[in-house]
Amino acid sequence: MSLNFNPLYRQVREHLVGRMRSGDWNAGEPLPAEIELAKELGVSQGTVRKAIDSLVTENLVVRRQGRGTYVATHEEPVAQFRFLRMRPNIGEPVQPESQILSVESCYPTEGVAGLLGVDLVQACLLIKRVLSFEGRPVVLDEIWLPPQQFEGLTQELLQNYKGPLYGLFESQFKVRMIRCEERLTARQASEEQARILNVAASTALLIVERVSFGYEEKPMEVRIGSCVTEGFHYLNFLS
Amino acid sequence: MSLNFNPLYRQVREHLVGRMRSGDWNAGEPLPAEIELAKELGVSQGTVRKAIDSLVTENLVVRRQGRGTYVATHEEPVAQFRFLRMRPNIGEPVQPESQILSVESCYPTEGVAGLLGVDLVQACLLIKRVLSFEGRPVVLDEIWLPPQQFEGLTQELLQNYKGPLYGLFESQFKVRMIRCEERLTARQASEEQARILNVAASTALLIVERVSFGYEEKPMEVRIGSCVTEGFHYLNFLS
DNA sequence: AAGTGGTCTAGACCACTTT
DNA sequence: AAGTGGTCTAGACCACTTC
Repeated sequence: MSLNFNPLYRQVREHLVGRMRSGDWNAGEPLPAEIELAKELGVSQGTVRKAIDSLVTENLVVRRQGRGTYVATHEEPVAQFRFLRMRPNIGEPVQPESQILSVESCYPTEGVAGLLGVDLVQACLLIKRVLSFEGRPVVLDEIWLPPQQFEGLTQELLQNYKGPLYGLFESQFKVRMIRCEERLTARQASEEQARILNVAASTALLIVERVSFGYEEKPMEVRIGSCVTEGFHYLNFLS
Repeated sequence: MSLNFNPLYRQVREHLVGRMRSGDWNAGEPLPAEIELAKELGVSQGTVRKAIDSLVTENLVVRRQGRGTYVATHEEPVAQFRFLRMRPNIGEPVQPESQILSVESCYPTEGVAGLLGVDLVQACLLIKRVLSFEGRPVVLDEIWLPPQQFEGLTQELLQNYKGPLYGLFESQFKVRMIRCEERLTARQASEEQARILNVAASTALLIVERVSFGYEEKPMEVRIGSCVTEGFHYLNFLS
């Protein structure tokens, strides 16, 4: 009969996730040693290992042999391209430069409100920016954020921060992005988009609509990217 | 000093992959029980389990509790949407109908030859088809195949086969696709594409360039899909 | 009842990093 | 040398499927 049989290692996993959520261990900080956790929780080291294994495959933590297990962060080099999939057609992946166009408080469109799970009458933060690869504008982003979690976010803060936005979110606002859903379509550039991206008005753009999640099931960001795909592409691996 | 230290479980893994490649166990067939394999290879069951774990995460095999471990196949329902990412904007994922437009022997373009790793002077198989979702044409595919592995592939065979192409490839030609690299761009529809897909001539299309691999490192297929994204999108999960 | 994968334990030893 | 994660073993028992 036994429904809801929950294996020990999964309970341990949930326990560890809870402590990361609650701030016991922040991004970049080490977890206690496996043997310590095992003693503390009254289980074997193997069970703790299996729990941590699953956290590793979900990119919640990183193992470093001989040193320890650390809460994953978007700042470390290996994570730089985790959510950034635009690549030049030839040559190595390159880090883009970000130019913030505007930061405003703004009522969401119906579509955005639905995706973000907020009311239409609740103003959201709207960031507009351009990502440039080697001086060439490639991505025009509209980034919508729920205002509660991101109080104090200013244009200066954004413009002065180097590195991926999610690094800023996790260090300044305790919002760690874990996973995203992206919907990709193609659409002709509007006149404004064409001007900003420096392409002809009718150019076909790749539209990337992203909804991002933290530890919770509630969306924490909606991002609409309009991408030039002359000389660049969106790279995806299937398995 | 010990470089190239290769753990036992990885050796076991390679052994198992080799036996799948060589046809010892074909798609859909069961592997010997873990305990059997352990005895046979002179290792513990735990080591076999760890090897099989990695095969499971790579979708090479499927575990079924109480029954056994089976070589994964593209025929099983769970695999239907593994490599097919186009979804209707509203409602559930749907299986497309495939209409074969042509099957010809054809010299590859420079780009395709490079991706497939074949000579420009070697004729390849070129399949053109349309995928329709609920009667509406959405994807126009150009599928390039190296001719050696696909002798005997005809339009009749393709048209009569229901289900994903990769199911046919694995059952008829012993070619199992394991992983793909996709490069996505946006481009205006050509007149011919617009006619076939029943859209206006200047419509922006989502272009999906896919290179597929089997057990070997050699590409086994190049596929160029031109997708209508009015009412449909390409779905991707990042983590 | 028998056979399969799934969980859990305890302990040994190895590889790597830091002190 | 001490501490960490990484590998490997042997054995017990549980959950699920088939006979």
